Amino acid sequence: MTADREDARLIVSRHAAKLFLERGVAGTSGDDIAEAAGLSKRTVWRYFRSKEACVEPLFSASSLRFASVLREWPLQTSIEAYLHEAIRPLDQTPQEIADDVLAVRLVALLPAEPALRTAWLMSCHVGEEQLIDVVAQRSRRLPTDFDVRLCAAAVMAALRVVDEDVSTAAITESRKFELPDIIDQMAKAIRTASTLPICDPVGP
Amino acid sequence: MTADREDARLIVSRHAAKLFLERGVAGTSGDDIAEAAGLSKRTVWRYFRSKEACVEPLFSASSLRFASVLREWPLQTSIEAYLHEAIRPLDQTPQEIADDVLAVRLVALLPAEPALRTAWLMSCHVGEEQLIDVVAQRSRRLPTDFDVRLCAAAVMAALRVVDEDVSTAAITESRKFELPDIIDQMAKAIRTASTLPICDPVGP
DNA sequence: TCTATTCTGTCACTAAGTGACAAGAGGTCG
DNA sequence: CGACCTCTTGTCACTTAGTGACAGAATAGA
Repeated sequence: MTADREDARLIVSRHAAKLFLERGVAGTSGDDIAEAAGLSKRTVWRYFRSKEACVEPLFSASSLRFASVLREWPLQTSIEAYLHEAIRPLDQTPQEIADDVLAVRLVALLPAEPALRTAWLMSCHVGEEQLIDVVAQRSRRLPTDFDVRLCAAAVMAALRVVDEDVSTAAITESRKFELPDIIDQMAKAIRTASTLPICDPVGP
Repeated sequence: MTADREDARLIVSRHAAKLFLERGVAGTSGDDIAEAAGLSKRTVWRYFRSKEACVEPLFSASSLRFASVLREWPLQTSIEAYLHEAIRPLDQTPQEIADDVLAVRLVALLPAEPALRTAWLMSCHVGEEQLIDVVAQRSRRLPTDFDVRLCAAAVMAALRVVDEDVSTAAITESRKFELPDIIDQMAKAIRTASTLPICDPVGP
């Protein structure tokens, strides 16, 4: 009851991420990951379909948190106002912060580790699916609507580019970012990329 | 000189695609692909980093052709006018048509074969990189510009959604499409998703 | 508490993927 | 033409990613 399957996957994900960062993807075996996580190799392969997929939960974690924030987005609020109000450093647990740092370092590693990109893109895909519902609600359409899916895809793509941009700048150029600035970037990207009028207050 | 490496990869890709469609991904081994392509297993693994990646060239083929069409897009022409003028059925070789059909069938298979999605997304990623140059030229900015990359990502995401939508409709619902309609959809998607003014005639 | 179910580890196995090396297919220069 | 160079391929042995089958531990529910 304490740790359900998704939690367990995330825990393994953290170990895998650290190993990938330390020794590279090719330099870490499934056994290494299993050992670090205190599991049998067999269980690791039950959790993940491939070695690279071991980091997907970590990648997805922030997307999922972001999506769950957006799910609470009141119809009457603009994206800028809402994000600044809803995302505050104090709300983040140390674990979440550590996960974000790990994810950022992994994203910065993408150019050097092409194998990780599949995991990254798959995580963005699940993020996109989460966004579909948000867009559907704010545009008062169905999640199956073509324009809704297109909007969600465009928005997710924009968020991905921001993520990659910030991550590489932070790691490879050692640039420092303040949370409000990142929120501004995210909000601006969402507003720019959204193809349906979801960013400003909608209806009653 | 006749068949360079990329051509060889594409040829293998066709065999892999057919096998995946016939027997499923899990049901076809690397040996099967190698045998079908008339190559040794070793060469297949020299061409591709994984079994699923064997279909990437096929996925990328249409993106690459589309991108090369867009590369010729004159600055004074709108996206709708140009696409209708530049894409004509008669220009397509039988091989290209067959490749497109294969790609469409594979895309329609994505829900049933999650393993293929990594290959699909990676191909969309290379398509995105191609688009960056097009967007850069039409917006008179550098390919490294953040807004250029964001626009390319949004446009590619839109094209991907169109592709997935058309493919599933064509295969799973047996819907028939006429080329002009698809071009309309593509153009509309590009116009909708583009975050920079690239769709209409731009300066001299 | 007994039981049904779900989860995990062990172990043997298949198949994906790599390293090392030798043989062949051009290409260039004398 | 032959000698040489380079690039690609196949062979084979090998490592490791990933699966199937089963038995034991854990957990939920009555």
